[in-house]
Amino acid sequence: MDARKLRILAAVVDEYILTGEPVGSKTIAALPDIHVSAATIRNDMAVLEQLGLLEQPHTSAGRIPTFQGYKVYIEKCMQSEGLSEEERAKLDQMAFGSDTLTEDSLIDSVTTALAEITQCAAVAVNAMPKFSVISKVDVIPTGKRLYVILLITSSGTIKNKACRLEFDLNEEQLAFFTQYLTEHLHGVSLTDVSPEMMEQLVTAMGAYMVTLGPLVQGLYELSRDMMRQELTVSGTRNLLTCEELDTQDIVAFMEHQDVIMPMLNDTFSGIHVMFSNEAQTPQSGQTFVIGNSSMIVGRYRKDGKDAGGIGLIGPMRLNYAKVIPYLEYFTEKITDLISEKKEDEET
Amino acid sequence: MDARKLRILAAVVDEYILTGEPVGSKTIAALPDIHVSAATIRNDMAVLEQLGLLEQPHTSAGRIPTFQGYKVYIEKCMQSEGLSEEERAKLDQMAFGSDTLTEDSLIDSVTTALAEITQCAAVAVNAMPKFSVISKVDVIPTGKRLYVILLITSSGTIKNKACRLEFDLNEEQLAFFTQYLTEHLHGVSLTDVSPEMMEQLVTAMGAYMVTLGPLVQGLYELSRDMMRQELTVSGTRNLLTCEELDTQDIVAFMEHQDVIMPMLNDTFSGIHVMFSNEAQTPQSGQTFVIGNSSMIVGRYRKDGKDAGGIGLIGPMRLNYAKVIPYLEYFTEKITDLISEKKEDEET
DNA sequence: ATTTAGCACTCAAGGACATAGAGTGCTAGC
DNA sequence: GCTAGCACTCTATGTCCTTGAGTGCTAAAT
Repeated sequence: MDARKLRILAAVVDEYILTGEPVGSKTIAALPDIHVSAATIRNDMAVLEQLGLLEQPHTSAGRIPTFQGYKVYIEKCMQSEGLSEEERAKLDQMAFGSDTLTEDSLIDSVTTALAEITQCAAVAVNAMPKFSVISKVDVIPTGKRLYVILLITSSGTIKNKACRLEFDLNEEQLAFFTQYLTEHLHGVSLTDVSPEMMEQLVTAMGAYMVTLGPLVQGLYELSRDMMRQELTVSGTRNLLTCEELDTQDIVAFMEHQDVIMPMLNDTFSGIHVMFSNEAQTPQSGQTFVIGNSSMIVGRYRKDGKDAGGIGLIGPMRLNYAKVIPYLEYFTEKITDLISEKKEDEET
Repeated sequence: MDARKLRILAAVVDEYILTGEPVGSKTIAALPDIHVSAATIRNDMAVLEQLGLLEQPHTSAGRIPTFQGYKVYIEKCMQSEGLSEEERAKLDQMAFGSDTLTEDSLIDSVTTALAEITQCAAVAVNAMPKFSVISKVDVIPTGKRLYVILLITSSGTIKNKACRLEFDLNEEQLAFFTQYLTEHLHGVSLTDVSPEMMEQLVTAMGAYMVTLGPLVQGLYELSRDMMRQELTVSGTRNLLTCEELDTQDIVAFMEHQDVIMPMLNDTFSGIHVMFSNEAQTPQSGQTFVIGNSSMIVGRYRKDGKDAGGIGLIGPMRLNYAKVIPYLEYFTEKITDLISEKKEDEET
């Protein structure tokens, strides 16, 4: 593969990303660093087409990159512009504002910022909840026979659920029950919270058994709820305002978290770009794809262990040279922030 | 206004809602309960057009209803089909499932069900948070110098916020602080939580002052956050898949909660239907409208007092005869469920 | 005084056709 | 191996024409 051909591929992709129109030989010949004629470029483009990197919408049109063309472009041609100090500062300001003390709110904040900056949709999924450990259980009365169960895990996730009992508990009973739960559940992994375990809790408590059934049941449901990986989504609107993506596709795709999550999870370290042709088929058999879209996935770690993935979904015609460094920067920064020695907050 | 003209108006609206095509005189003449010729209907339609109830997209097309036409239809012609037992059962099953014990989750559940059934977008806003009273304050350590403030109001809303302190508190300090907060804030209205009040809290605590600053600050922010009316939205996707609404309009509109909330709030009792022509202009001066859309708003009450609004946003071409009863049913049901004697849960 | 049948009229939608222009592939010469 | 030149292709655009649904008006019928 010729150096000039690579240069031409890069030029086509750059130009196409910029304008969205098929790129002709003349346009490329006009570039300052191209010193060959349009005819030569035509010959090279014909070769690139045979290699499957470019294609023509029709005979009398310019060329546009194929999936494969983008791939090669990203791997070989694109010079990923590093981030300037100002850019870093801007990103920091957008993503790491006031409310980023818990892991969840941090991820929330980053996806929002990423979606905003890139004008794409940003998605994220936390790999950790499965391994979380209960760090606090509380039961709080909030109305007539109405109690709120509060569960906090080691990762800082907080959830609650309301339960209605048949009878009201007096303060003493409540304190005892809460204490009892704390003793038996503090430090327990969410994966270990099973119906059997709950059963044991109930029987061990004897007298209270009947009364507290709904609470224990609620607690179990809450723990299951917390184990479930949750998809954080931001900026779907950006996709909808994007001309080259089909609204129906977007709606259908975004409705199916079960399609998106594996795409985030199945990536390993580093940044990974995939296009709509590589869409995966979920269990149901039906495929959900956004035509002409691309998805860029990166992963962050916590204390060295893989901890979650962040993805950007946008048109295939995307400024990869800018967007990939953004994603890289954020995954690194998140890794820093959530890893054990959290001392170095933003200045 | 002739009875026959009203019948013709109704027929045009019904037919148009059904097919989306302009309705011609012949179509109406073919209806079983119409016993006049197409020519007669043409004459009547010409009159209805002069009254501003119908219009023609172009000379050689049938008629479609105007905004005013829909208004008259809804007020005078439409026979609102009451709900059958089965329908009620279906609605109940969809909206009042497991997690409807708190007001917030109830509203959530209802908007989701409403959006699903009507294939519209459903929005809701709770009028009450402004009047809520603090019923529980808690401070929970969740990491190194990391604390979560938990606030629960009388209406059952639960929110939390993480804060980082300069130093760690020991158990005694924490217990004292929590106790102190509970004493001073339990039963206090959110509107009364002011910076001055926080100031007083801090100074009154003397020694702890410096250390606890961020917590008190966080508490204040949290209380402000809880006071803010929140818009519950469900089913925006339904609008996006709707052919006759413009995607860009929808995106722009849904982004501006400050436009939607007043539309919900400014309705008084009963059901109110408005069309895109009546869109309100927000402060900014720019108008956000979804062309060809209509919004149906109903309000629910709590213990006799107005407590919030639920709205449906959909195409103007909407089956009002079905949808309005749905909304009525849900507002009534919510009113029942959240009002003081909550004894009568779903069977 | 209504209602109806008949008819001329209007206008959007869609098909057929011509034109312009961008871009190509190929060939012959540098 | 590169380039100029040229014939060729194909879309996008514009014009013209036809078709058909639906109307408004008029004159006759009830």
